[in-house]
Amino acid sequence: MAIQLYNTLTRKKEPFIPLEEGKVKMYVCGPTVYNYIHIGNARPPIVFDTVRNYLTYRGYDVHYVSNFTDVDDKLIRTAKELGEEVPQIAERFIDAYFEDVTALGCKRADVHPRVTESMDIIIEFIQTLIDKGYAYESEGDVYFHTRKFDGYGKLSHQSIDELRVGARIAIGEKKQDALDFVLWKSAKEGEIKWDSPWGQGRPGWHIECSAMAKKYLGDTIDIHAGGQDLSFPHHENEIAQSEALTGKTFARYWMHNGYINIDNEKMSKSLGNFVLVHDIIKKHDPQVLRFFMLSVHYRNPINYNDELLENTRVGLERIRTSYENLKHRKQASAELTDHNEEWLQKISQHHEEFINAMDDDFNTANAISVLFELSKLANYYLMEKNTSAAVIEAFLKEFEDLFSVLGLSLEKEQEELLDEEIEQLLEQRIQARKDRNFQLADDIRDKLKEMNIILEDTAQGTRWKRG
RNA sequence: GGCGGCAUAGCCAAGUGGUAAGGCAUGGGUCUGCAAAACCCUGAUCACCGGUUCAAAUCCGGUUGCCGCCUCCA
Repeated sequence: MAIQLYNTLTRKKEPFIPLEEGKVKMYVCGPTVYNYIHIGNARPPIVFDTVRNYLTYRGYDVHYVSNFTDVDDKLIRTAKELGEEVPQIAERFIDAYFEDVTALGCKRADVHPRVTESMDIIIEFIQTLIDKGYAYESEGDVYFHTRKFDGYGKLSHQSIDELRVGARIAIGEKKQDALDFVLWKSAKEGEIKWDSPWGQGRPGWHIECSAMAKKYLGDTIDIHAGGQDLSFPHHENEIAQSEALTGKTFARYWMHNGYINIDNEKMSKSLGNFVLVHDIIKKHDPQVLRFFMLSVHYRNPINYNDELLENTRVGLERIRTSYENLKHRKQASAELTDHNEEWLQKISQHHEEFINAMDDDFNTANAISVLFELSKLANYYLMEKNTSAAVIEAFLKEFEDLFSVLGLSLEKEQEELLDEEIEQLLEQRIQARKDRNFQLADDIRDKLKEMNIILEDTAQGTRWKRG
């Protein structure tokens, strides 16, 4: 059965069938780089990186493009405030973005186009819209003539007249109609600007995605994704521009992730209630944040606070411990054949359940519950006196495969070697236990604990880990 | 005013017609020299009212509460 995917356009789950067999063209709206990203901004990269991983895992050749908005009003304002130039600010926060999302386990897109490097195609795009009668120039600005495009409102399911009633749409004097939106903005005194047939200025916000998606992925793409708040007006406008230009369907499937809330309210830069990824990952394992995001279905809101993150940490720890325990037992395992089939069968059942969960609109919450169940199964197996290397191996591989689909790491970032002092204490303690000098053994254990080394005595010997 | 989402155990969270996955926390137990890890046991009739159905958390209608988009925003 095909992967089912919820399409905002139709408001239904649909079987995912890409335009070209085996290939997926995917565009994810990227950040405006005028600040560090907050954890709400981090949701699309994480969610859609996971979608990409999964599609790849299922055999698709995925072409993934995600842009940077590196010039706009907010960047200009920030530059002015800081007394810097726009490109400087953009550069800095693009670097910071990569640093943050990489820590969160997101791989690079195939292309990360930037507005400032796409001026030629943007201008050409706008010019063609003018030529076709879908856009008009007005005192150095260019506007899209919204009413000329028939399908306007099909993504947000609003009729054009209802939108018009919306009290908050301002009528600019330069616009012919309140619903028209800007494609090109003329530069004010001292602002960063580019030459164009309509004078010096810069692109409006929506046009960049249309132009860049077309350039890197073609007229029709399979999946277009972003945060829920982009569906109107941003994505609606993209559809209008692109389809007016090409006469073809712009994107076949639209995916929108839900928000991150703080105290039940949307996290946003303008509300000021945001938590920066940059700060969070200083205090918490970034993998925990990713696990946290994926433990909720991507279309549902997530409420964020430290306590929830801590609970998540403990849960992730459980799976990792299970994985560590398997690795630890590997050497002590024999080439058994008894019951192997039975266990291998159970493992593959879990594998199927994971696939089923992900096939159902990327239900990572259910997929993760399968990981917990696999973990329980593994722990149960480890209770056996004699374990089979083949079964252990199968468990390990399963964990590794499924974790990598979710973009999660099974290893904690750490921590290689012990220093000599600790090494010695460990050996002393092993001897003490042999001598049944438990008082000394316990003292050493306490001492190591103070040094953040936690010991576990198992049937296969003593192990340590950092706390 | 238009469009949409949500309401499931102490907390987080799946499930969308056949009598409620999973995680965290709590309490009890097993294992262990003692711990740790692990395992077992422990909890909800799904906001409220009405309807459809042999059967509803799940469909329909209504009520209440919360949130979002319609304005820069992931």
